[in-house]
Amino acid sequence: MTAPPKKLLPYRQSLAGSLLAAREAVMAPIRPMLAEAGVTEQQWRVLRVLNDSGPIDLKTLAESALLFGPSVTRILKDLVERDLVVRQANPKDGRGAIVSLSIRGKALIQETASHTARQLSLYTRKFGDKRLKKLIAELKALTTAIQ
Amino acid sequence: MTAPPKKLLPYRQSLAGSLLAAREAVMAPIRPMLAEAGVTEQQWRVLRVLNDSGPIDLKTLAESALLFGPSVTRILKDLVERDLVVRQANPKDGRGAIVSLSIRGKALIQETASHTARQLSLYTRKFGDKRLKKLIAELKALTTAIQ
DNA sequence: GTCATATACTTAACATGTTAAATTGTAAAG
DNA sequence: CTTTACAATTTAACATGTTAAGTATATGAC
Repeated sequence: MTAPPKKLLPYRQSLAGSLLAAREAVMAPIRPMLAEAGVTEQQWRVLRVLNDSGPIDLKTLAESALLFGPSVTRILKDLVERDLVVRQANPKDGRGAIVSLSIRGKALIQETASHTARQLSLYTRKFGDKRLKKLIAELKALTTAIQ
Repeated sequence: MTAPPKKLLPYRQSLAGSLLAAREAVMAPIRPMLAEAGVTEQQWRVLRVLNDSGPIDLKTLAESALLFGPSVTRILKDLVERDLVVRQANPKDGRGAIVSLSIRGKALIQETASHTARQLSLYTRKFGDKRLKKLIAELKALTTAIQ
């Protein structure tokens, strides 16, 4: 005799599946915009976080952008080479570094944000402004609750 | 004179950022369970979809599991080698294949699901059963609305 | 039938993610 | 001071994701 089969939800109705599907749907129209700006999704996340925070150390940056340390290292190498990000020694800690947006990086953010903002306003039109804000609040609440 | 700066939300409060953060929080405790079962997150998605659907062609599988075709090819090669999945020619179409879970694959699903189910019930305890169902419904509604 | 076009993958090439180990510097204890 | 433990990256090695090109088969027009 075997254990009774667990009744798994169909994947797309599961919590993880719903989150992934929603994210894909949201990002699908945005990725081409990022490609046009010459940045990958992860590079965009890094730039966004730098835009939010100002000069910041790499560990905090990695956590905020939901990336691993080695990914941040690689991404920053590229962004610094392209003069989108400025890297300085951390005066408080000889091991670490502080990075921030360059003028060009700020310009890229503003230019690209003007495109993504249009897409976001399309989402609010299709789904409802309040409803979307509520959904985001619930996502945040879930994230906090289960951590 | 420059264009007025767009007011971008902090990344973690953005729609894409909230979705990614929530997904990470949800998956964090589950990934070790999958690792113990010897499957990656993507392999697990494939197995889940096969469990949902029964025998299925690769294109439908890829779409359902939110994976690219080449990823599915590689993942299936591994799962078939490990006897978790059975691959057959598609009788209706000489180009394609049909895959389905093997006995071992079904057993792995059941065994692993019994662990992940425990984690999910923890989530429902922490966040509320109705509230979580509602959130999933809203995610699905968003996905549908913006596609 | 045969040609053109489309479909279902697969292969290959490269970017990125992920984990573990190495490097460099800090900090606290003795 | 020096030793020890720890912290902030970086490097290296490998898995996986992603795009583009290739292969084989199907489908429809003629």
